[in-house]
Amino acid sequence: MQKVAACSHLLFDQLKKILYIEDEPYLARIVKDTLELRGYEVLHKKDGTKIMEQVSNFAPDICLLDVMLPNIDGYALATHIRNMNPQLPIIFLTSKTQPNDIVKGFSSGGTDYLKKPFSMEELIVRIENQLKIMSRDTPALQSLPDEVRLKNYRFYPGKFELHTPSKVIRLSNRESQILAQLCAHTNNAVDRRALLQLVWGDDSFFNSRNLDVYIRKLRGYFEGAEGIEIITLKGKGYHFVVS
Amino acid sequence: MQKVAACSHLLFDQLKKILYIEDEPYLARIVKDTLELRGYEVLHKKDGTKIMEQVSNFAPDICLLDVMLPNIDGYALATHIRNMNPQLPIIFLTSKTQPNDIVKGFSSGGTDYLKKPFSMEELIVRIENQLKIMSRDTPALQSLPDEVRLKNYRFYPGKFELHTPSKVIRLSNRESQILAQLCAHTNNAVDRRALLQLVWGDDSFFNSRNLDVYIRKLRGYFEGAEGIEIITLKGKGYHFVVS
DNA sequence: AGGCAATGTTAAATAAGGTTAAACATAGTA
DNA sequence: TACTATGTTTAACCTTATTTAACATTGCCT
Repeated sequence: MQKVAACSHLLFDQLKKILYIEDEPYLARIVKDTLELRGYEVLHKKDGTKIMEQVSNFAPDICLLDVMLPNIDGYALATHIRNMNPQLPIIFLTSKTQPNDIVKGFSSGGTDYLKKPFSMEELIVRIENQLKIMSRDTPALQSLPDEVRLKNYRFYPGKFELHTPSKVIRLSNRESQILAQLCAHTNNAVDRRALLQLVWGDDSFFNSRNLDVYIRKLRGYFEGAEGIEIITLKGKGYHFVVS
Repeated sequence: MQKVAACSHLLFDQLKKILYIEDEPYLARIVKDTLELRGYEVLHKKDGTKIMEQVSNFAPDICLLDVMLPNIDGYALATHIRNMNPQLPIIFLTSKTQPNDIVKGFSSGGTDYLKKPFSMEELIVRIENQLKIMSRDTPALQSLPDEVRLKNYRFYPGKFELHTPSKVIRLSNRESQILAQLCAHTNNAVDRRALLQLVWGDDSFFNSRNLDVYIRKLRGYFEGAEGIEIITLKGKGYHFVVS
């Protein structure tokens, strides 16, 4: 049986980004760290001031909102966000558990509502669920250009082709996804967990040497390419050097 | 019917249909009556035998599944339903509240998970939320234009014709449906299961290589067409490249 | 320095899909 | 009624992407 990747049908998507509003620092810390470990990029804020700015600049894939916040409450935030973006998933995290609160949560634009205290497993699974639902029919979110120049190689993400000086290599889906990620972070670190999360969806998928196999293949393709190299950052990820 | 006007989900649509599997008769009674009062059509069953038949005959807009059921459990039911219909919302109703149960719920194809005991308000609001999310992205078959330009080919979905530079190919019904789907997602991934679901409905249609045969035919038609290609995304679907 | 976990390297196993051709179904028609 | 033509499904066999597994290597940490 094969695992269904959470978001892999969006071919070349970036790391998923989470905007997280929570005023309780201790809880916020735990949640943020855990999510980052799982390969998400998390922007945490203690309140909802400048939320619109953050939504448009940070461009999150999903928002987590506490309800009881200083100044503006979570419901009002959701309403604003929903006005600006009709698609963006919003999960409320709150200890307000009365039916009426929940109704308010959904009618203000929330797409899920999670009662405190919650387990991180449940939060993660609900985040992934929302992302899966939302990404089901998002058109052309390709974040890479049609052609990526890598020295005298050319990578065409949309066509699954890698052109070397001497030949054209047809890449498989996985190869292409991974290379796309590397390209998106050229001369920068790519987190290993994030890569796994992105390509395989990560559902309790820790022990496989699968990624290594694909890295090997890509390295094979770039063999003999002066100035192109995939460097291992042990315990961290990879560094795609193009110099 | 009485309070129909008050129910926002009834305004523009048919009665929404709910398939509800629950073996505890008292609870089932209350839930069914309340939902019907709210203007839903509810088909209640005490277990999951013949679930596939019910899904295809009753054609529910959403399923509510208890987890602990005689014979087949709710997770297994969800998996079956999900195989048959990749879109249909499934809400679990259960007293199993361990993180692991929840993970299982979502990974078996659930789209929401509600812990017992729950309030009817919460259930209803979650049902409406799922319906709202689902109605946002309906597959775009009918919205195709009369003429689709694919490089120097032309596809006329309404006329079942594919014009190549040299000749006119009359497409069959199936060929046309599949090509239309591909066109609707040009330069994007099309989910294999969604395609099967769309073209063949679903009826216990798991092992057939039928779609492949049609993909072959379409590939044949585009043979020699520079920049038009149907790429396989193994385990996922197809990617229609037009560049 | 040496133990250990993380990653590299291969090869084999598996599952997903490709390719044909023949069987089947159906509607039109001699 | 049988005959054709056409679209669709089934089936057998082939190819390849992806996963798994087994063993080798690297480099960090005490």
